[in-house]
Amino acid sequence: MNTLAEENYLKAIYHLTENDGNASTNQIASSLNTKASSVTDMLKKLADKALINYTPYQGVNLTPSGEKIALGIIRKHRLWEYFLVEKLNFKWDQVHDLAEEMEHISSEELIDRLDQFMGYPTHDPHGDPIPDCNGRFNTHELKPVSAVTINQCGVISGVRDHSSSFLQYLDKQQLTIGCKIIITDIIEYDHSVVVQTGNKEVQISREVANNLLIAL
Amino acid sequence: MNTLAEENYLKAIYHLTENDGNASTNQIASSLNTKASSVTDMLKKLADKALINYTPYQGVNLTPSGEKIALGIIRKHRLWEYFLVEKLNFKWDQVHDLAEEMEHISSEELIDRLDQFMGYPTHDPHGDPIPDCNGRFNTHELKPVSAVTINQCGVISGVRDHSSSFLQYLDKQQLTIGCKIIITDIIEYDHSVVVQTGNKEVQISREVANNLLIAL
DNA sequence: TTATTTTTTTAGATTAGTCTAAATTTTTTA
DNA sequence: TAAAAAATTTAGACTAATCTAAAAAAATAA
Ligand SMILES: [Mn+2]
Ligand SMILES: [Mn+2]
Ligand SMILES: [Mn+2]
Ligand SMILES: [Mn+2]
Repeated sequence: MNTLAEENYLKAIYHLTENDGNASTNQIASSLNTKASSVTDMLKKLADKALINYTPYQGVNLTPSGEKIALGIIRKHRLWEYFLVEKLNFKWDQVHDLAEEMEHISSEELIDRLDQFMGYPTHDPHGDPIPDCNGRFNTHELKPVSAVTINQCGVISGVRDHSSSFLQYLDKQQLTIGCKIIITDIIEYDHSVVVQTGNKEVQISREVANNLLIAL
Repeated sequence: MNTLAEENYLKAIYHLTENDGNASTNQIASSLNTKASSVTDMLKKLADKALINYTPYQGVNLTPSGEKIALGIIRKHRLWEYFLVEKLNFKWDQVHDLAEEMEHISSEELIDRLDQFMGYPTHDPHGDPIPDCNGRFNTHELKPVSAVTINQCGVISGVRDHSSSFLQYLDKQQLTIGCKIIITDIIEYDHSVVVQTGNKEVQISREVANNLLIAL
């Protein structure tokens, strides 16, 4: 078994390398609110356990066994978030910190039964895909609203910023997962985007548009 | 907030002092599978935090704030056990170790919502009372089967041994929480007890009778 | 009531995870 | 390509929680 700290490092490295190649010491430090020197120590330990590929000064990435552990933790995180929202009626902006704790409950059997209890959901309350018990999930193509042209329509399907202030703002604008929207205008001056949702039109800043993902 | 180790010590002290007065260093050590010297260190720390009353060489008991924390952990332990059995279909002999981990999830709001979700259960799968959100619970009088006279009847309502081997044995004999039983005979030679449950008669040893609690 | 046994505490180490400050390596800039 | 800046690692220290071995106190027995 791995310690709580090790699990958090593996998850952070997974997210930092999801798209590109290697995670740097400083990136890991800032994503875990810790210091670079602490990260270096832990990288050595994880490399000794063959969970990461580590070349000093060159950053790291996960080995297959490191990735397997990371995906297991992400699976637990997202399933607990789903549980908190769907069964315990939490709001989508309240569940992340709780799930950060719950994702470290170790039992595989528990999480598989929870998965079954909830009917094998495929996405968490923020639209992120939930890995199945083998670590597999389908990653459909999402685009930020900021990258879409006028008159296109789509369904809100994810967010890039998981902070509660962003999620609460989206709630207020009625821009939540599953909403169908149409991009009706793009303001040239500041790249604000005007979107129609339901019978309402709202204008969102470039920054918001950048963090709001839709399926076309 | 308190560390995981502190919470486990407080819970252990609570259980050791539930009936009598003080818990000794050695009792705590053996109930936590640790060494007496480690316990002494922790007792000093808990006394500094005013969670226990500690006089060197005299054992300890909980202060009101220590007891409040202990009851909060016991509430969480028993609610999670209930959840695991009632919602995720675990057996009553499989849930204790999982709950030992889950009882340390810190959120009060989470546990109160879980309580509501399950309909405010009053007892866990082993018959132990679940403290409410104020730490209160009603403790009805239970008697071990070994202390009951012939021809008395009662309802199985608790166990003194929570080990899975004992719980599995009870399952096999169909002696589970809620079963109505009648004591039909007591063997004088070894104090075995013959009980009738449903239409079946089973004989249980003195040791089993001692660990099986009924409400008369 | 003195000697023996048991219990508890103290002393000194160890491990995981973290930190600051200093040294080293890599990258960028001039 | 040499100097400056940025990133990373090393050195040394700290805390929480644990351990073993030794010392001290309390309980028990002779
Ligand atoms: Mn989350
Ligand atoms: Mn999420
Ligand atoms: Mn239990
Ligand atoms: Mn129980």
